[in-house]
Amino acid sequence: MPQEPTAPPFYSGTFERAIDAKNRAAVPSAWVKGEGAEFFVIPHPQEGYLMIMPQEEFHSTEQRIQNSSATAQEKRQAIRQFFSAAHKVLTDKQGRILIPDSHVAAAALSGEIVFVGAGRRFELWSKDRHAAATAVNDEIYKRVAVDIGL
Amino acid sequence: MPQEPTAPPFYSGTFERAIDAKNRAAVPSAWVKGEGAEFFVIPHPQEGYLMIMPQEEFHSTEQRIQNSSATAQEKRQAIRQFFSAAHKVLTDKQGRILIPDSHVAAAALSGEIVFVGAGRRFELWSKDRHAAATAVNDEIYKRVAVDIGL
DNA sequence: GGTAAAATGGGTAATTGTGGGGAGTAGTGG
DNA sequence: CCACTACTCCCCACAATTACCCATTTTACC
Repeated sequence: MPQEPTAPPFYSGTFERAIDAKNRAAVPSAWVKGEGAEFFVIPHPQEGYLMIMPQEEFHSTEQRIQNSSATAQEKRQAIRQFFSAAHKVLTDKQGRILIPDSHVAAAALSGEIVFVGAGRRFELWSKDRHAAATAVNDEIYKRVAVDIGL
Repeated sequence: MPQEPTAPPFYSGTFERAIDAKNRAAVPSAWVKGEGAEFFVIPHPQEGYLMIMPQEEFHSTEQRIQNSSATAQEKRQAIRQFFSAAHKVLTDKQGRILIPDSHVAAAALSGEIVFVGAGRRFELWSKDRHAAATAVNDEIYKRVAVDIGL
C-alpha cells in the first residue's frame, strides 16, 4: 500500500513547557510522530528565540538563502553562518530534546519556556520574551484583522 | 532491501575542543560514524583555518577547480598546490585526528580550537580567529535573513 | 471519578573528551 | 647496515557529559 511518502508535518498552537537542570525540553506530543525524531535547532538571527525544524525544512531554508538577491559571496557567508549555528538533535525515549548550552544562552531559556507552532517549523521561546513579543504582535494582528474585515 | 547507499555525510553545528601537546584533536562524535574514518586536511588558501573533508568531497573539490574558468596551465598549478597541501588523516581509536605541524602553524592552533560544520565538509579554527571571523559574517547573515524573511 | 497518556525529575550506566606513558615504525646520519 | 632519534599510534586512566530508565506528578479524555 503506497501510503503518503511522509506527509509534510505542520506545527500549530502554543504550548507551555519547562526546561530542566539538564537542559532538556519535552516537545509537545502532538508534534512528535515516531521514535527518535530528528530536528535542527538554530537561533533566530535577530530576535532571541530558537527555530526548530525537520530536515526537509532545514534544506528548504538553505535554498531560500541561495535564491536571495544577495551576491554569491554574501550568500556563501550567510549559509556558512546558518550551518554553523544549526545543531542536530534527537528526541530521547521520553520525547525530549537536549538544547546545547550556547543556544540556551542565546534564547535566555530557564525554567518556563514556550513552544510555538509556525507551519513547517516551530519556535522555542523563554516565557518572558514570548510574552513581550506577543504583546507587540497582537497589536499588529488586530489591525490587520480589521483591515480584512475579519 | 535497497536502502540508501551510504547517505552523504552532513556536518553542522559548532563544537569547542582542545588540541593537546601532541597535536591531536577529537572530532565531534556525531561526525564520526565507524572505526578509522578518513579525512583530508587542507589549509584554506586565504583565511587562516583548516578545511577537513571526506574523500568524495575532496575529489569533488578537485573537479570544481578543473571546471573553473582558469586556463589549463593555471588549473594544473592550482591542483598541484591543492594536492600538496592536502594531508590524509585517520581517526585513532579515541576518534581523534593528528594535525600535521605545518597545518597547526597555518591555522595558529593551540589550546582552544573550534570545529565548525559546513555541509559536506567542516572547518577547524583557532578559537580566537573563529571569534573574529564570525563577528564579520554574522553581519552579512543577519542582512540576508531579513531579505528572505526568516 | 477512573483510566490512560503526557510531562517532569532524578539516579545510574554508557559514551565522549582529555591527558599521558610506552611500544612499534620510519627516517636520519654515521 | 646499524644505531639513534623522532614520530605516530595504541593503550590505559580519569573527568565530564549524555542517554537511558524508572518513578511521580500532572493533564486530558471518557
